[in-house]
Amino acid sequence: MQIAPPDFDRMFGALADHTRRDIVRRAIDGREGVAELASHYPMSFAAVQKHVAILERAGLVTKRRIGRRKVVRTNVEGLRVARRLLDQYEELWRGRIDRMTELVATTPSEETDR
Amino acid sequence: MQIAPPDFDRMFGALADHTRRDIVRRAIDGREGVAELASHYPMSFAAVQKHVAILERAGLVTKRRIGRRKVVRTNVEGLRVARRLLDQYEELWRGRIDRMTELVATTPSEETDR
DNA sequence: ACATCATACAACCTTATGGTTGTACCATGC
DNA sequence: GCATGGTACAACCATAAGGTTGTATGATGT
Repeated sequence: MQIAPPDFDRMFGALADHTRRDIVRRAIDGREGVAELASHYPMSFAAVQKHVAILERAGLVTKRRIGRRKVVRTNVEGLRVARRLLDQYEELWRGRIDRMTELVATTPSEETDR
Repeated sequence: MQIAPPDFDRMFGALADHTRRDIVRRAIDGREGVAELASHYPMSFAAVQKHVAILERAGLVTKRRIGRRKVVRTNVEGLRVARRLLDQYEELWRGRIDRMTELVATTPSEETDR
């Protein structure tokens, strides 16, 4: 068995909901169970449980049994995977800027096509 | 008029689609119009145009008229806004780790409750 | 063993999303 | 002025997403 390749559709999809982002934030401390998380939101327990499941499938949180609760903890590595993709876009952008300035630097007046 | 506050639902929602992420990547060079972008994907022009509109409303690309085309360009600042949110989660996580190690450092054996 | 707390999951409803086709709107070149 | 290239948008369709209630499973404390 292998570790799953990052599923960016799921990752960003999971982050595209205010409630889920708030769960990610709260679960950083990794001390609340699903019911405790649910108490913060104006929706049913089942709805919050679904949100947690979505975050879990996206690799953004993990659940661990403690006593009769299941404690939800944010998976920082998952967040980093998402961040790295954004970083890659930024790198591509820098690369383009570099090529542009290089073009400007090598083109002007005499030194064309060195 | 004010600049709009970041709408993370829209931002991450826009990034939660493979085609749109690919458009973001392609539009970094900022040289293709909507029709040219559309030619890369196995779907109708209208579908791609919708994707571009979604990216635009999310603040991830801008459109600029050049001749009869409208050239699509990735808005790097938009990407940075999304990235910063992920960074904030990471900071919160570090803060928690710091508090934990501090707790471990001040608690052990004799020096309890100094 | 049993009542109970915490979680999981199925069935259902409503609205959003991603795709389609068709039509209307602007610039450009002749 | 008019054909055309490029874009925008409306109407529609199928499926996914976010919510609900209800029921089933699992671990704890007495």
